[in-house]
Amino acid sequence: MVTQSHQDGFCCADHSGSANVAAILDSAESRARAQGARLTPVRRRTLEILLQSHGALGAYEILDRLNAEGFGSQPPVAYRALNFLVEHGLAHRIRRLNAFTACAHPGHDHRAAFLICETCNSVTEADAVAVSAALGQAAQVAGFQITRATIEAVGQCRACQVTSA
Amino acid sequence: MVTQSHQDGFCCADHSGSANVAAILDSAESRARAQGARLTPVRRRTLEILLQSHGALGAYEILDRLNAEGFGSQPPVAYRALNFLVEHGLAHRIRRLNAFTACAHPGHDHRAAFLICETCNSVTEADAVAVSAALGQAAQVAGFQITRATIEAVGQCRACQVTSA
DNA sequence: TTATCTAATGTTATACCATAACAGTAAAGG
DNA sequence: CCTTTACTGTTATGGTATAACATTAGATAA
Ligand SMILES: [Zn+2]
Ligand SMILES: [Zn+2]
Ligand SMILES: [Zn+2]
Ligand SMILES: [Zn+2]
Repeated sequence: MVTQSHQDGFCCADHSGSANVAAILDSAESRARAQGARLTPVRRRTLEILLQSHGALGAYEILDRLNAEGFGSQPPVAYRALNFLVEHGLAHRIRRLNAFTACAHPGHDHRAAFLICETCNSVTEADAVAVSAALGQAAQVAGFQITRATIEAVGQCRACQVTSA
Repeated sequence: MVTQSHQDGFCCADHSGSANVAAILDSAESRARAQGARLTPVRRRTLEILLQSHGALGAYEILDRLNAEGFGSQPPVAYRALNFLVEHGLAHRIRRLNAFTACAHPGHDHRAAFLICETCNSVTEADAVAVSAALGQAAQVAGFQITRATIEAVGQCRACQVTSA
């Protein structure tokens, strides 16, 4: 399981309130429709679960919650919803944690890096435009053409540094 | 399984020859001893397998080869050897592939990014000093202190771009 | 509307990745 | 030597992910 204690104001300043969650869901739905995609009940609920959770959740953890609410009980139910969200820029996959997190800036074309606190397990989405540019440079030296990248850092979030200082 | 066809001169310029492999193994052994670590037969052979392979190998793939040569047959045999190599800077874990690759610059303290070709499955280790610096900057904005990072890009290697052009 | 087509959901089954726990063995140090 | 520690091997289990197929719901068009 991917657990974490919540360091308030750290990991989720922009999607913590329930009003915000509803607004994000609605605008996600509009954007999805605009691209000819459907934010169906399982998908919408999956996104909502991610938005309400502080940090990243594993697929099976999400599956449990979905199933408890009457959705299917088997892994593909969760994986399909999660893959949909990732493909539509509504969530990100955190490879180091084998987990998923809601996108902090849905609808914006962006490069993200993820900052994973090994003390409180929070996951912060940081802007990675500069990182991405540097990576593109490094790839170019090797003649490599990048399609997409995974940038994840492990360490300590601000709150946890203070605590252990 | 993690397969890949070999694009000569691309992924493994510096550890392709068998003479080089032997030399790398020996110097790895010296360095290990110097730190009070032992490059035992399984570990040495595991590193050799990684060095000879072009690209990344999964733990079970390595396990098969080790077992075929008289080493143990169970997963921990491979995982322990691989973890040793990673901890001693002789190999890297490629998270996107759930696989491992020999370090291209063992013994040098370095930041690496991995360029994964989705056509030929080759994995190239690129210098990521600048990328790392940019990531450190991005983290600093969030007050995050990085311990270690995973930087992996997926796309097309030089050889495969030419092929498909 | 109703027939048809397509996308989405749900299931079973299976494959793949990784580690805990413990027993036996080999190496290092007194 | 004998003790201690590190390493190897095993069994057993847990966690992650997808293939394949049946069913249902939505969209499309006659
Ligand atoms: Zn995002
Ligand atoms: Zn923290
Ligand atoms: Zn390296
Ligand atoms: Zn290639």
